[in-house]
This record gives sequence, C-alpha cells and structure tokens, in this order.
Amino acid sequence: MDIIHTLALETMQKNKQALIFAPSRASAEKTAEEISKLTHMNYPEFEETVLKAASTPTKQCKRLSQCIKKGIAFHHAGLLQKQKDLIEDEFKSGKVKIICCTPTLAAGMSLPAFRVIIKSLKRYSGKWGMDWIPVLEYMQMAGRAGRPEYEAFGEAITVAKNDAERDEIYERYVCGEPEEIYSKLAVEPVLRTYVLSLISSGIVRNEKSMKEFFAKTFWAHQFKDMAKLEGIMDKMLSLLEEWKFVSIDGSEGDFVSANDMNKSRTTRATRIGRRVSELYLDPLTAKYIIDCISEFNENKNTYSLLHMVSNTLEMRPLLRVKVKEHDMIQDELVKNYELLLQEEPSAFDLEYGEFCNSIKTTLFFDAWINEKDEDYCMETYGVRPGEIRMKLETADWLLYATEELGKILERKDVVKAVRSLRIRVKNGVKEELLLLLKLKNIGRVRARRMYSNGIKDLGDVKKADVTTLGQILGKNIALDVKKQVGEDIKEVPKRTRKGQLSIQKY
DNA sequence: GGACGGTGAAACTTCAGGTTGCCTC
DNA sequence: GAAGTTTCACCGTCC
Repeated sequence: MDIIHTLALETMQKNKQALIFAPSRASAEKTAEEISKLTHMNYPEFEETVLKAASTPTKQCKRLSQCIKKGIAFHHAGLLQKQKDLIEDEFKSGKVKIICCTPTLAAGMSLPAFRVIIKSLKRYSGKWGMDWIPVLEYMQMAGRAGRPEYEAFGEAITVAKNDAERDEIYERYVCGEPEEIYSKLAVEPVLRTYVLSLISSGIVRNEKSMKEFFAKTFWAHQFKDMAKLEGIMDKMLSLLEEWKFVSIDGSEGDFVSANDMNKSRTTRATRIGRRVSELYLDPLTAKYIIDCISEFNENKNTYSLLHMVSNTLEMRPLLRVKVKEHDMIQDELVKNYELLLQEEPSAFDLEYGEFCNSIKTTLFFDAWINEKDEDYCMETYGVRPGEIRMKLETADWLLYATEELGKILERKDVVKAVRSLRIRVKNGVKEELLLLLKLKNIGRVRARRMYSNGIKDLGDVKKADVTTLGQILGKNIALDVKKQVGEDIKEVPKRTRKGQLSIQKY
C-alpha cells in the first residue's frame, strides 16, 4: 500500500486528523478517493450539502460527496464556496478526518491538524519543468501541524523518493532559510494603477512629489537604484498621458530651478482618468476597453463583449485550450472573426496561445448566458464550479467598468448592450428571460419555467391565473410575484398562516 | 464464432492559488 | 519531470 495511505490510516487509528498537501488538484482528488475507500466512517448527511451546492451536481461534486461521506475530503480552488465551508467546518468539528488539498489550505484559513503530510515538495513550473517549491511555502504547510489547544506537538511529514532526495529535502527545507519578501508594487499593472490613483486623488500633484512618494515605499527601499526607478515612473506617466487619463499642465509656481521645471508641472487626472481610478481598473485594461468600445457597432454583439472581457489581464488565468480542442477553437476563430473588437495576433506571435485561450473562455461565457449549467460547462470546457463563479464575478466587474466608460464616452448603444449582458452573465440566462428577471425571487430556473409555460413578460404574469402560477412557482412565490406586478391578492396560503400563528405563540 | 469484459502497459495530457476591484434594489 | 488519464492490444469467458 502507498505510504501516504498508511500514514493516513495510522492517523485515524490514533483518532487524530491530518492534512495531506498534494501538488495538483488531480492528485489531491485521487488521494482522497483512495483513502476514502479504506475507511468505514459514514456521514450520509454531507452528501446532500455537497451535491446541492451547484444547480446540477457535476462530476466533481459527485466525487467529493463519495469521499466526504466517509470522512475524507479533497479541497482546492475548483470547489464551490459552500463545499469548502462544509469541509473546513467539519474538519474543525472532527468529523472529517483527512483533507487532501492543494496549497489553498496552506495560507489563509487556519486549519490546524495533528499531522501534515506533504506528498511532494516539487511542483510544475512552466519554464523549468518540475521545480522545488519555495521554503516559505513549505513552512506554511508544515506550520499547519499541531493544534495549540489540543496537542502538545504536531508532525509534519514529507515523502522523499530515495535517500538522495531525503538529504536534499532536509538541507533545503528543514535547515533552509525562508526567501526574502519582495514588494509587489513593482509589477507594472499595480504600478500603473497606483500612479493614476495618486494623481487622481490629489495626493500627488507633479512628478517631483510622485517620486518623493515612491521613494518612501518598501519597493524603493529594496530596489535602491533610484534612477532606474524614476525611469520606470517616467514611462508610466507618459503612458497615462498618452492614454489621456492624465494631463500635464505648464509649470507651477515661480521659484523652481530650471532643472526642476519639468518635474513641477502639474499633473491632473482627466475626467475619464478619474473614473478609471475609481473603478480600480488597471489603466492598460481601461485603455483596451476604450479602444474596444470605439470598435463596437451594430454588427457586434454579446459575443464581442464577452471576448473583450475574456482578453483582459484581469481575467487570467484563462481556460486553457487542450490539444484536442485546438481545431475546434480554430474553426470558432474563423467563424466569429468579424465579431471581435480587436485584432487577432499572428499565429507566430507569443500571445497567440493566450488569444486562443481567450476564445475558449468566451465560448464558456457564451454557453453560460445560453443557460448551460455547471455540469455542462465542466464537461465541455473543463471549468470547475469554483472557477465558474470567479470568472463570472470578474466578467461582471469588467462589464460594469465598460458600462461606466461607455457613459463617459456617450455611447448609449454600448451602455445598453452591456447592461443587459451583465444581467445575463449574473443569472446565466438567454435574452428572452430578461423581462421576467426584473421580478424579485425569480432567477434562471424559475424564469425559464415560467417562459416555457407561456408566461413571457410582466403582462403575462398579470394575465396569468394565480393557481396556474402557483403550480409553476409554488404558491408563496406566485402570490409574491403577483404582488410585484401590482395585484395584491389577499388569499393567504396555509403555510403562511401556520407561520404567523407560531410567531404569535412565541 | 463472436460479443463482451477485464487487465495492463504504452501513449498522451496536463500541471496551485485568488488580491479586491463597482453598484444596488 | 511526473502523475493522472486515456487508449489499445490482448486474453479469457460466456452465450
């Protein structure tokens, strides 16, 4: 039997719990599944919570439910929040004995266990193939062992393949020093955003004060080479000016030396620049969206807009095109070429792969707004439920930003198109259901049910008979919906009366 | 004799995470 | 680079 399995079983025999860190999601899931087949615990009540988290249980949901009912779980970013909550809570309560996870659980949430088992300290990294993970990360994982309130100590176990690897692990991790912490400010998107926001909020009024401000940051402290740093900021500033988010006026004040002339020119955010900053958008993305807006016309549609958001930095990491999907994506690219709002890079361009990924991401969004469910998206595009939620949220935010920029640019057509698309993205519905979604408590499922029963707009809701509506939506919702269209029907359903009685009682 | 099913090795794929953005009825 | 997954040839069994 696998050493990991042995360790897991042994932990449970001691009536203790363990976290097992795996280097990939597939590995976490497989390990959990294997261990779950070796245990005899039974918590049938977890099954329902796990399966009901998504509108339709996906393969992943089913797999998790099979594991967790035996007290073993897997945990990674592809899970829905509800599922992650359940796993974390029940691990704390002691019912879930083993969690096989990716580094999700290493940082953030505090979930101590008696034993931490690290399957491998190597992980795939694009350039170098398999590579050692940072010492800092090892410490994060190992540090999950030993809960101060229950245990006097904890165990962190890593598995080595052979003696040589054992020695290397000991040297590198057990005796190793954690890496230096580096400022994230130096990343261009962050820098662009900060420069604009400093100018927009008036904290910084000219180049000189901007440089003074940055000189005090941790970034400058680490970077040391102020000349190079100023060069980067000059570049940022002229970019912001070129994109018309910032305007640079003539010199300000009389008592400046000739040398400082340029540096004292007042920098101000333009109207659109201010909005970009308020939206907390990366100026590069804002510029990109503005360019796309100007390309938008009556021949473009929701697909165009979905692709626009799919092709941003914020949407990354994108859904990856798999080997078998390559032809399909190519066909799609040719088919909908006319709808795109920006030029397709050349097939030899480095960016081309990402561009294909953006097309795949668009296809997923398109499926979603055409009422395909989580299970379909996972089977067709390989997006897991947890990622679906994250992507939809990002798309909504970017579309909101597009709407706002559209307003400033006085593009009513764009604003109108984006507004309805946002509702469709949020709810995952076709356009025909939009009218019904105006009702409270009506989402994609109920709206679809109404529509297929011939109730297609608010007028139909008014015309509809309460009993029929009740059959479609349930009595309480039906009454509520009727009320929303201005018909306050007095008939009180039995359940409500009971509720009221019990309220009076207590 | 042919359909089906189980087995295992070779061939092929793919590979963690998630800041905090906005507005609102 | 390695684990996980899919594919495919092979063999035995059953009808």
